[in-house]
Formats: sequence, structure tokens, C-alpha cells
Amino acid sequence: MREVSSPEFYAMVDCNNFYVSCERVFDPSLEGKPVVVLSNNDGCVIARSNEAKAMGVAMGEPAFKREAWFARNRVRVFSSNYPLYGDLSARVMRVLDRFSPEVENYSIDESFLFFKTKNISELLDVGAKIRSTVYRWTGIPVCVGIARTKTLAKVANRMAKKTPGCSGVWMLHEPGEIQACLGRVEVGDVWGIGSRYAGFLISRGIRTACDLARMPGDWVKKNLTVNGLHTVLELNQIPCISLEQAPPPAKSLVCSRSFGTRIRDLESLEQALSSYVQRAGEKLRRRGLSAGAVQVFLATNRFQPDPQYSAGSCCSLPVPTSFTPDLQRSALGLLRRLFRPGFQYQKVGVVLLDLGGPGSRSMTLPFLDAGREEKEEQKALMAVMDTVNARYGRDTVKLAGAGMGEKKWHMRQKRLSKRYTTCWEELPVAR
DNA sequence: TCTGGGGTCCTAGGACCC
DNA sequence: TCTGGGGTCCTAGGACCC
Repeated sequence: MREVSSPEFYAMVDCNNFYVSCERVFDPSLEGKPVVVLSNNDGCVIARSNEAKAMGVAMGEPAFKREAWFARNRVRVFSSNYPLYGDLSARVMRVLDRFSPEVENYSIDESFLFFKTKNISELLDVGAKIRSTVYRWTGIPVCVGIARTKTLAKVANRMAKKTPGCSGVWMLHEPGEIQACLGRVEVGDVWGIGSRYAGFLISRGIRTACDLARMPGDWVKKNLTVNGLHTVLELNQIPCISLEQAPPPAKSLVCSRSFGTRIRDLESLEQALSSYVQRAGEKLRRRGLSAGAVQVFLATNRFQPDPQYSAGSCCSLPVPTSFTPDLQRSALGLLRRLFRPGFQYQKVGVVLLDLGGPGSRSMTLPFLDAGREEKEEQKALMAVMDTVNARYGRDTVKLAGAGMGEKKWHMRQKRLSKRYTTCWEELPVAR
């Protein structure tokens, strides 16, 4: 007789208000107070403490509309500090590795852990242990949701976060309980259902996750593509989305920023783009990749009522490369073609495409590649530049095109906390 | 009189995630 | 004045081929 294999479960571990929690680890005076973290460029709110949520601060709200209100209500406001958050994220994930050999680090503040067990009640204890250990060792509070599929584990995590007194761990296993919970989850809060699909579904009377779970598969596939079908199957405890322990190699790489002020002249755009290409080249080489194509896009402020302009274009490179000057030449050529005078530009960006490892070749005939492989001296030059910049700070050595003078295109970051974990010069001095 | 059909590749656009 | 950045995947439709 075949042995019946143990049931499989996913635990979704999600850090609570992650960026706010990171700020609190190094500044305990923020505990119990309303705190928000802003996006790049101090544009909009991307993380809120529970106190800020309770006061009605919405996710994605433009910061400038709330500026006076924040001051009046003593809300502590921070620019986002990604070096700090990335470092704390890695610490949390190292702790999670102790609880399962199969872990997927899904985003900066979320991981899926995979378990096989016949002892289902034991899973709740494991969840509680994860929570207490992560908090004790990193200072970051987390919630844990457990279920047979990733989509249901996300729902369970949501229940863990929203249900007072459940001590931060929630398991969805019994069909009756699953159905009851799904009836309380709005369809737009289901993982995989964004605002467009939510609007479409609600307009057809499908309001809750439970409503969605009951829809016929062919209707779902026709209207929400095969991805939507997977979501519906997962809500019904049929696993479709598997654990991805090793992330598949990246296919593209983006570097773009909004400007601190609007830009009208090509020269400033060229400077900004050059510095983004430089950044993109560093990322590329750090991952040991080269790019086969370059794309550039630029845009004016889409929120303005008057006519706006946005455009993008790409070109393939004669041979895949990670040599910044070659990437820059292509990118600037594209930018000059896309630029239209008379607009106030808000943003420019570069995308590196067709990424490949060191062995990858362009899609041309082999003899066309002869003598065009990336030259050794180019690699050596980039290696020196990266080493110097890593040691003495970003942009110690840079390309001339990135500009030496005033950078009117720079981001705003007025309320940046210190890089407590990643920059020794900024550590508080002990007294 | 009256102009196939199926397969593949590429791209743009639109959806999603955090 | 002022609204993030970095990714992936799917589909429709056109071009092209035989």
C-alpha cells in the first residue's frame, strides 16, 4: 500500500508596517506614535504605523496634501531609507531560514515558508515561535498566515493582522472556516486582484473573495486570464502557484527617478539619464550580467491638466555589454530622439533588457561577433570604477556626462533617517 | 466566377505584485 | 510647487512564412 504523503502548507510571514518598524528599531521614541514613511522623492505615503492608519492616513496619499496636517497632529514623517530597510530585511530572512529548508523571499517584507506535516495543530505553534523569534532577534514584529495555498496563506495573514487578540498567527484549513473568512474579504484585497479587476468584478456583483471563489473557471479565464484562474483555484485550496526558492534570473533592470523640480532642457535630462545609466551599469555588473538592449523613457507630469508628453524607445546593442560608456552612448542617442522641447519633464529612466550571463551571445551569426566581445580592458576599467565607488562612496568616479555642477534634477529627501546599519560614518557617537 | 489557413514570432498595451 | 520605483506575465493583433 502506498504511503499517504503529508499535507503541504504555506506559511506567509509578513512584517508589520515594515518601513515604520525599521525606523522604530533605531528610535524607540517612535513607539506608540503616528509614523509615516514617504516614497522616493518624498512623493506619497508608502508605510503607516497603526496609529497613523487609525487617524485616516491612506496608502499612497500625496505627501504635500498632508504636510500641514502631519505637523498639526505630530505625525513623525520619514523619507524612505532603502539601505536600512534592505539590511533589516536580510536579517529577518536569515531568522526565517531556521524554520524551514524551503523558503521563498517574496518581497522586502514578506516570505513564504513551506511545510509538510500530518500534525496540523503543531503548525500554529511553529507560527507563534517564528513570530517571537523574529521579534526578539531583529526587533521587527511580524504576522503569520498558514494555509494549503499561497493565496489562502495571504488571506490568513490578513486575518492575523486584522483580528485583535489572535496573537498574530492565523490558520485557514477547515472548509467552513475558509468560506466564512473569504466572505469577509473584499474581492480587491485578494492577492492577484488589482484595482482594475476589482472594479470589473464589483460591477458584476462579485464583491467578496467568497463570491470570486465560486465563479466558473472558464468565465474567470476568459475575463481575468489564466492568472485569475489560478487565483480562483487557490482560493479553493488547489495549489497552482508554487514556491520559488531561487528567483529566476532577471530579464530586465530599471533605473529611473522623478525629479525634485520640473526640467525643461535637454542637457539636464542628459545628466540625469547618465547618472541612472551609471547606476544601472553597477547593478548589472554586480549581478554578473550584460545587457543586449537599452530602452529609454521620459515623461512629463501626468497629473497636470494641460497636454502632456511621454515616450519610450529602445535599441539593441551590437554585442551584449556591461560597459557603462557603451550603455550611455545608446541611451543618450535614444533620449535625443525622444526629446521634444517646450515640455516640463518630471521623469526619465533607463531599462536594460535581454540580460544574460557572461557566456551569452548576441543573436547574430557567430562570425559577426568576431572581435566584438567585450574587451578585457573595458571590464578592468569598470571593475576599478566599481571598487573605488564602493570604497569611497557613490559617484567618487563617474562619467563626465553625469555633470559636475548643480543637480537640479535631484530627488527630494528632506527627512532621511541615518543609515544606522550600513554606513559607519553616520553612526551616533558614543559619549 | 473570384483571393486559405495554420503556425510562429514580435510588440504594444494592460494587468498584476510589493 | 508638490502624486515612487522596480519588476513580471498575459493577450491581442500584425507581420511573415509556407
